[in-house]
Amino acid sequence: MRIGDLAGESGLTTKTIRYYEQVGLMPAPPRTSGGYRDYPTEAASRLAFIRDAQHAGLTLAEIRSILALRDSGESPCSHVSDLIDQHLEEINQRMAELRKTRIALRDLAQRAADTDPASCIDTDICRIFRQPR
Amino acid sequence: MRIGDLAGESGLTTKTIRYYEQVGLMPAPPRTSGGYRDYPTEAASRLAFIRDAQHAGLTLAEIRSILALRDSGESPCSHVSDLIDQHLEEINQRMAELRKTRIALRDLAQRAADTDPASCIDTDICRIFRQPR
DNA sequence: CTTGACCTTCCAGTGAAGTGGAAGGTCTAG
DNA sequence: CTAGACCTTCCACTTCACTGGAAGGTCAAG
Repeated sequence: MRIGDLAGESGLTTKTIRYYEQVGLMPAPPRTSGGYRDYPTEAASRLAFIRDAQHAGLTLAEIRSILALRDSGESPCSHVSDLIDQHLEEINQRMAELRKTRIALRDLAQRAADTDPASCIDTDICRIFRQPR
Repeated sequence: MRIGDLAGESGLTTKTIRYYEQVGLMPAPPRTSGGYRDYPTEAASRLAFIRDAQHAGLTLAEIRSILALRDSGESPCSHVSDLIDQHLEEINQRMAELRKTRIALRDLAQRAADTDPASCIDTDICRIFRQPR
């Protein structure tokens, strides 16, 4: 299978597939006599795995670590579990931050609605953003 | 006030303050005879404004647009309101995405816990991530 | 007069995940 | 035989908000 076919099948671009090879996510495939990459069918499922794991919020570096483990013959299950737990933790933190920011923004929106534009001029740039501190 | 004093007061580095000048967030201050930047006291409140707005989730580009409006003598109030509303919308979207991802991850964690590691070997890399599709 | 803290400019790099383009090689259909 | 669709490598660029470092200038204290 040539890189264009694999790209079509996986929904990625040929650029991205070569990039994945460059950064160690995909093994270098054999070449045809003309120098073209010649992918085995498993390549598609490896790309699907990368897509799925990425969709679950893992970075390419983490996916690489899972694939490296798997490629060395080890079962990456517990490693995967750890990464998943870690990402859940990160998501919870990120959501808590967003909730805080949202509250701050709603407060600002209220202040903006209540502020007479004329009173803004000549104050410290824009009083809407001033935090009581 | 020299740049180091301003940095100490604002909690930023001198590098960052020069960067803000370079990208148009801070006006170029007058110089001393020796070529040092000599900041007026208002500089500190402008930096505080930048910090607060950034903390509210605005990008430096957006903050620049507010400051440019303000510097031109216009009241940026309605512009600020628009930006705030826009950011609230973005945050809501981002949180919805995170909730989806969190559900997906919890599902994966469950599957990982239920999966016999031995059954992982020789399947399509790691079945935990396979999406039913 | 020298040391050292502070300042100046300019250039380059970070991380994440690719994207764009140039210059050239290969293969298939008409 | 040639057009054009596809492939190759290599290098640079993207966004965002800085950060690091080199080479050199300024200023106050000892």
